[in-house]
Amino acid sequence: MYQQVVTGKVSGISQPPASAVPAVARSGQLDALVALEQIGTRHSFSRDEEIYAEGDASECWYQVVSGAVRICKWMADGRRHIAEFCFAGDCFGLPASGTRSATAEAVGDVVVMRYPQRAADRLIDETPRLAREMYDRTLRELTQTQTHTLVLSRMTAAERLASFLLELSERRDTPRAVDLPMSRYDIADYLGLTMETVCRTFSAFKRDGIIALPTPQRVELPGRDALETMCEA
Amino acid sequence: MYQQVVTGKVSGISQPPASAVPAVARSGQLDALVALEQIGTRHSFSRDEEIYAEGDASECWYQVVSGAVRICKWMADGRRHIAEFCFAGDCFGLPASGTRSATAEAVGDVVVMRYPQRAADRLIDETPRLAREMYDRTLRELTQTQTHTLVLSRMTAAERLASFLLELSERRDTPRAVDLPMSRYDIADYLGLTMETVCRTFSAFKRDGIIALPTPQRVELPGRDALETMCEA
DNA sequence: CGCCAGTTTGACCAAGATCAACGCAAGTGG
DNA sequence: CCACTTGCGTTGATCTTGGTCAAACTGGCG
Repeated sequence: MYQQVVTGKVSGISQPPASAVPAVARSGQLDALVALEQIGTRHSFSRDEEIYAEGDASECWYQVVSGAVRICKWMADGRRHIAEFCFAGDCFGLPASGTRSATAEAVGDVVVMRYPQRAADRLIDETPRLAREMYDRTLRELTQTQTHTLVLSRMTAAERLASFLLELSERRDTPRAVDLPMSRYDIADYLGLTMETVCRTFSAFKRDGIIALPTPQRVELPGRDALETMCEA
Repeated sequence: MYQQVVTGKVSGISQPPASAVPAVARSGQLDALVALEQIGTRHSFSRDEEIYAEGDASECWYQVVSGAVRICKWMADGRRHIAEFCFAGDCFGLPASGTRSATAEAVGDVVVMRYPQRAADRLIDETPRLAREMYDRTLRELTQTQTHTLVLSRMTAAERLASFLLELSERRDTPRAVDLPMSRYDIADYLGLTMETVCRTFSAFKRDGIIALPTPQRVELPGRDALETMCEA
């Protein structure tokens, strides 16, 4: 059912651009990370292109340089769920087993670094600080995913959308407004709702003056406090 | 709101019993794990006792020896979500940050090993194979949690319960029947349903001959195939 | 025997899904 | 340059699943 599809305009081996460095430098482990970056290759994907598919062999993992990636799963009858959106600096496709447990797709145009599994593993095994960094990242992501299960299992549509807007606002460090690179459909599949409910809830927030929508992809947050109150866990 | 509560009949430092060893021996890293076990202490908790609370400082992590533990989160108005059930061999409370992001409670009577953070960290840092083992465990758990987000966001009540029964049956390696140490309420809060819906769905499965319920806590699975068909992802 | 906690069942209700139409802006081609 | 298409996004009407409220059942235990 899932076949490997060769995708992306591969631009060959190269150093990552300056914009990729901050996420990495933050950890203060430059020596190890320079080594890591030397084994990585830079790749571009365009809107809706598949980066890897559920069921593929996991031979490498990725870090987003620019753009956004969605990690999704399908059910046999076509129902889709988006487990996660990844933005600049986020890693994805770390292999829990030999096979991909989900599909990764470009939300818009995207640039990623790709690290071959074997070489990265070797580097990780001989660099305790890198091992620790990867471990900590994964633990943080686990915590985040567990928080998302609370959203999905117990929050109303309004609370889910509020928590989504705040999550994006915090992750991208833009407290007054949020840009939505993904479609209403993507948001719905991330929040366990339908596109229509997402729209209606956006409209309700707008009516109540909690948000403004200059364009469908730009959300201003005059009523940030209201959103925060709404989804106090 | 969440205060540290001293809980559990602490039985003092001791070696783990034989029943704790298999989970650990499986990884084939006996040297490192023996060292790990030497820094652990054994503790017992009784039904519904709190092991740690959301907001506590994370100073240690745990591994279940026997019994079951639930990891849960509350919303301000009392809505509860169970992120995870842990059984013999499972680790919990690995610290993604300095503070607990969820509460851990004993489902029934439970025995756990507790590992102080500092000592375990030191051991992990100087034992690459142990570091790798912890990292791999965490990645597997992340994958499992992401699968759970699919269940919560896109599956019907029947599909959720089917996936739950199969998950337990596989984790505990009992293909023909499942024991439920937790209440209907716990199951509901894990599956994002109400207790009543869980009951009704059990009853529907029973009516259809998919399961038998000799007692409310024991489920026999004559119709395992039907359950599998039901939640084909 | 009666109580209690957990479970089951029933009647009714509501949040969100479904189905359908409409709006709107960005192409596209004549 | 303007009709036409196309792909999202928005809104409305209706329906369904699962939630809510309430009562009855069951097994263990003082």
